[in-house]
Amino acid sequence: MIDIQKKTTYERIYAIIRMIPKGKVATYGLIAQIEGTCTPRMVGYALSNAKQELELPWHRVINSSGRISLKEPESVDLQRTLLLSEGVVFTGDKVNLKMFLWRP
DNA sequence: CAGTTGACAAGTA
DNA sequence: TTACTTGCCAACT
Repeated sequence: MIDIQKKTTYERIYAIIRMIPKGKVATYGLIAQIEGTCTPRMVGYALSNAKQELELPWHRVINSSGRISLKEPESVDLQRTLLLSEGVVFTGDKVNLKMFLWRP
């Protein structure tokens, strides 16, 4: 049973991100489509405001090109490491979305 | 109430 | 292939 009667748009986005299964990734656009009322940008904005206490699997969210969208190289490397530990394979700097994109 | 601040995506050259 | 442009909108000061 899933109640999507959250307070804010951001919280709905967080709830969707928590649904992403281990070993899969989701794009910002996909999350926006699932949420239904927001744009891909809102997803990124929501994550940037997200706090670590929420325990979000933020590393499973990447952009539509299959690349990590963070700006700081250290964070990018961390995200890639986390995904690799879950079995997501990188081809160069890109993830093969054909194989690892989460299909709800 | 107004200004600021952001993890995007699609199109163009 | 990369670099640049435009459209998009909530939450926080």
